[in-house]
Amino acid sequence: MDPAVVGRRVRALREEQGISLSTLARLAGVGKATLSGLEHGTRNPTLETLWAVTAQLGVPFTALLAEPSAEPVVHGTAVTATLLEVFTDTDATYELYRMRVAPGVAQLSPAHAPGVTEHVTVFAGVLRAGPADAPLTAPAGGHLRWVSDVPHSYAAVGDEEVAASLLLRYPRR
Amino acid sequence: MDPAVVGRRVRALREEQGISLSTLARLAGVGKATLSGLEHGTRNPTLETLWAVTAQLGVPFTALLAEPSAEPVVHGTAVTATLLEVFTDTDATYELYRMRVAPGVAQLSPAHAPGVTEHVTVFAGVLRAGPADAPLTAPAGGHLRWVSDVPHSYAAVGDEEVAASLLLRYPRR
DNA sequence: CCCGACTGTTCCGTTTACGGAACGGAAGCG
DNA sequence: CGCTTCCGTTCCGTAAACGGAACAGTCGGG
Repeated sequence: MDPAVVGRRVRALREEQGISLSTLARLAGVGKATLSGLEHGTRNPTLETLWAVTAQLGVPFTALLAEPSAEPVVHGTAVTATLLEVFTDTDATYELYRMRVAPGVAQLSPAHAPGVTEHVTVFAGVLRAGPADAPLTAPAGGHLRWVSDVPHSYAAVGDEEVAASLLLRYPRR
Repeated sequence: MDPAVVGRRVRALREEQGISLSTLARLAGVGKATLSGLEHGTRNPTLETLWAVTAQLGVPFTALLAEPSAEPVVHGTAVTATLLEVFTDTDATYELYRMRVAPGVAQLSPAHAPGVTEHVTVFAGVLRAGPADAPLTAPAGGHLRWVSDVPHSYAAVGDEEVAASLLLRYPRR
């Protein structure tokens, strides 16, 4: 973790809200020098300082840190997915994603390792996904499941963006 | 944010791994005095210090912070659920939970509003859940769906704790 | 019993993050 | 053009977080 990364994010968040460094420092109860140094990455801020600043920005603290869950981890032509949680168990490892599929284009993903399965629950829109040679279709509220050790595709049916949760199951080898 | 909370969590994580304060301090490259004060909440740790310790513990940093959404929002006799995300759409509102069901006891939930459906994807263990008079069963990797406008139950089959993702769909009235 | 190896806490000198004040620069207004 | 009022950065004395060493307490072995 680079303190400069945190600093850039604080500055970005502050400017997003259209608030000046001086006023943010005053509202958060920290010195302007502290905030300036923090944003430049020239200081090594204290937990108390970070807390005061993030609280004033209305950000849940994790937004400052290079958190995997807020950044898209998969970003293809049609699919954008963000990792919500990883769960490891005696038999398998699970990755839970929040997924969005843009309309109009289809996306093809290469095969995963043998035994890997995918489970999708559709929030909104209509999703057509699964093995590339035999995709399945699910409307909002529906659920799809397939073994993803073959190339598989994702596509939105119609012109509405699809929102869904995607669970990837990696069996323990 | 209370520094004492962070301290307690670090201590808990360290003891979970069966590692001593001295060795963790050495591995993380921080002084024992620093780590001791951090765990007691008598210090106001630096970002650099927190980073070194969490990296050595293999924890994604956010695990230290009492993030509101990381706290269980449902906590019954058998079920503990934490809200991961809320998604509002033109037709319905969705709530995505991470759920754990303790073995040995069953939990009965009252009926939701008409039209509300629940979707469960089981990560680990075997789950028996659904309408109280006709529950369904799913093993790890399985998926359940039912209309939850009647009383419904959750129970772990066997003596293994169940981990699952729960999607609640509230149709727009 | 004594000793060595370990635990976690406390002491202490050095380093540094802190906030207040002073600073140069950029607008807005008479 | 002055004058005011912001902006963000830099200077600086103080408070405190830092790591190393010394400390008491607890095991386990000879």
